[in-house]
Formats: sequence, C-alpha cells, structure tokens
Amino acid sequence: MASIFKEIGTKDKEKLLKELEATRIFFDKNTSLLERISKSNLIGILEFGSVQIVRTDYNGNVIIISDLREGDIFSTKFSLLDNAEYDIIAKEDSEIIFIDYDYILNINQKKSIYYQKFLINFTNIMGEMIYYQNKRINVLTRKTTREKLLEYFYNESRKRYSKTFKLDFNLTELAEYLSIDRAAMMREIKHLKEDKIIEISNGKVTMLN
Amino acid sequence: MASIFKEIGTKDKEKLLKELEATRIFFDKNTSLLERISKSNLIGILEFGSVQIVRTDYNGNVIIISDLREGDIFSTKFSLLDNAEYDIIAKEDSEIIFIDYDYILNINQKKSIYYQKFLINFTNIMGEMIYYQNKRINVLTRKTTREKLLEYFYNESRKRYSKTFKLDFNLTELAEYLSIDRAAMMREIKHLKEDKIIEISNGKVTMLN
DNA sequence: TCAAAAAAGTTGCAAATGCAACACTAACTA
DNA sequence: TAGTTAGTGTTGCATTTGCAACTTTTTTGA
Repeated sequence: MASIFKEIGTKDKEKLLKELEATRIFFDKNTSLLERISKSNLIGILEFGSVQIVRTDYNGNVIIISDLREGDIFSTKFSLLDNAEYDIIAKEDSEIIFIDYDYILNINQKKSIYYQKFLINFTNIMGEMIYYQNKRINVLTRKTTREKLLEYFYNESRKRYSKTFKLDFNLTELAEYLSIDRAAMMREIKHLKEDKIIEISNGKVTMLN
Repeated sequence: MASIFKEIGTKDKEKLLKELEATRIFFDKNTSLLERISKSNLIGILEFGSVQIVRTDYNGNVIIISDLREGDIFSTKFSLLDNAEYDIIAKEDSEIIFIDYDYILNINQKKSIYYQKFLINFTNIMGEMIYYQNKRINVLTRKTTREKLLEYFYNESRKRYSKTFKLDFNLTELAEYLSIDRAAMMREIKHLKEDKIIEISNGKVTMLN
C-alpha cells in the first residue's frame, strides 16, 4: 500500500508542504467540496475522513465514481468535475491537503531528499490509482448483476486475505458503486444466499465454498 | 496531449533509453504479447502500431479493457495481467519499448535534463491515463445501452472538435468496448437513427442537433 | 426518547437486454 | 479471383433488469 508521505518524517512533511504552498481545508460531514475549491488543477490528499466523487444524472440516479479514505489522493483535473453531473461530497468530517499539481512537478528548484521521496511516492500512488481503476473497470464490464457482485466480493475478499469481511459500503451505496438498481441487487443477493454462494448480514459478507 | 518523449530530442531519447536499459520488441499483427514479456513490472511505450488489452470470460465473451495507439503507454503491473482472463494483443504490426518501472523512478543516479523531462512527462501521462479511465468509468456506469452509446459518441465528438467523426473501432469492437451485446447495440443504433439523434455509416458518426 | 430520516427488504410489471441463429456484404489471402 | 473469414444487420424469444411503490427495520439527532 503506497502512501504519499512514506519515509518522510513529520517535520520534513510540514517543511515540504510549506515549500509546495499546500493548504489544509476542513469539510463538515455531508457538504460539497466544490463550492470551496478550484476545479482547475489541484491534488487533494485526504488527511482524515472520507470523501466520495458522485455523479447524479438527469433522472436522479446516483453513482459513486470514487470512494476515498484516509491517505487516498485525488485530482480535480482528472476527475471530470467540469461535468455538471459530478460532485465531491465529504461523507464524514474530513481534512484535505491541497497542492497545486504544477508545483509538485517543478523539480528544478527543490532538491531536498524528502522532496524526491515525495515525488516517487506520488508517482507510485498514481500507479496504484490506475490499478484500482482497472479493477473497477473489470467489475463494471461484467454483464450481469450477479457477476458484478461476485467480482466485487472476490476482490474485497482477496484484498483482506479473508473469506469474511466487512463491506466498505452500505447496500444502497454498493448498488451506487456497482451502477445497478438497488432492488435488482437485493433480489440477486437473495439468490446468492439461496444458492449458498455467499452469506451476508449487517454489512458482513462471507464467501462460501 | 501528453507525450512521454516531449521536448526530448532523438539523440537524447536514445541515450535515455540506453541508460534505462530499455528494450524494443516487435510484435506481429494478431499475436499475444504475454508469451514474450514478463508480467511483473514493466512499462510499455507504443512506438508504432496498436494494441488492445482484452478480457475473455468463461463463456467466451470478449471485452476490450484498453485500446492503445502510438505514443500510449501501459503497465504490466497495473493491468490485471495476473488474471488468466486477460491478454494483450497486437492489433497491427507494432513496436513497443519496454522499461523496468523501478529504473524509471531511480532518480539518484540520473541527473540529466532529459531524464528529468522524461520523469515529468511520465507523471503527466499517468495523470492522463487516470483521466481517460475516469471517462471510461463515466460511460460504463450509464445504465442503458442508449446512454452508453451517446456518452461515448459525445466524448469522441468533443475530443475531435467535430459533430462528425470516424470511429476508432469497428462495431463489433465498439460493443466489446462498451461491454454490451452486439445485437442489442445494433438495435439501439437503429433506434438512434430513427429518432434522428445520430447518423452512422461506414464507421463514420454524425451527431445531429 | 421519540420522531424523523435513512437503509433494508420485497414485489409486480413493463421494458431492456442478452442469446442464438440467421442472411448478407466486405475484406482478406492462397 | 475464388474461397474463406470477418464484420454488419436483423429477428424471436427467454431472461434479466430497472422502476415504482410499498413495508419493515435501523439509525440519527433535536
């Protein structure tokens, strides 16, 4: 698991953030980030809390595009925020560090060791983002509700090295994340239970067999 | 449009590639790359030709995961190639430069200006990859065949600054890219024509109104 | 602590989708 | 250039899905 401040001490981290002219902003639970930040070219680093990039289309359908937790990063430039359907919502009280993307790559002036580490970490995290987006695409391109659910569950199970795991989402959000109708998803979950492929209750899933 | 060799001259490019111990491999049209490369941690840069990362599931369904053209890059590590359903296919005669990812980020030894430019270009391209994956997710999370088609067509139209454009795919591939049944897609395209929303023939699409 | 809101769970039904099986046309290649 | 393969276009039908409209349960916060 890559971290953007990996191998950078607390003091160096603060020095670095000053050099990069980073700003920290606190967001209350259930508020939109978009009213308070520029959409142009920022990198956001989630210090604590959780944040979702969501799309609400013309008929009120909500889709979770990204689900971000402590340590995750996102880019305003690459997240389609110019699309009016998109919004970023703090799901909990959250603090986010914002850095201008152009500052990050302005290598010439900054030669400190911690800056070089930061740059390596940053690139590694971008690689990880690409990896998780590929995982997401791998789920979304499954044709049926059942296949989407199973692919998602298998991924979670593998990620946590356990047949039993707690879902990151409630079931309403899970449907929004998998881009399927909630009622249809509930129906399919019932079938998966009946077929003894999974157990699920109180947000805890167990893969059987 | 970011390019990984942007602002790096031909001679510097060759010097750089030697420093990074890059290898060039030529692939014949319609052959798999996987038999001839390591899946572990390579970056591939498409010098010429075109390549697709495809997934074929247990019932023979083919999905195009990525469609790569000249100048595009991909990573073996982040492309789920450990998943047996995945393959990389050269769609045309192609030449690909492979660089070990770990060499790219090994900043300390390399201080040349063209190396620094390369690193900036590399990071910018990764950002662009995240952007295009978000676009793809934005299409795949549309619920209906019609919405997927229209979202895809609008994106293409905007990308080319024109209401009329040539498709990157043939129609069979388009269905594989959008992860929908080809017959259902043909039916919906017919409806879109009847409703005078698009015109389409010989791989050329025109957005009406 | 209790009223309101959010989430879970269910069902009927219409519409959309996938599948299979075609015919036809265009594009390759021996 | 003839034969084969790949791509386009179409249809009927069974299945899946989304939608709307509910009830019940759980969570939240005034």
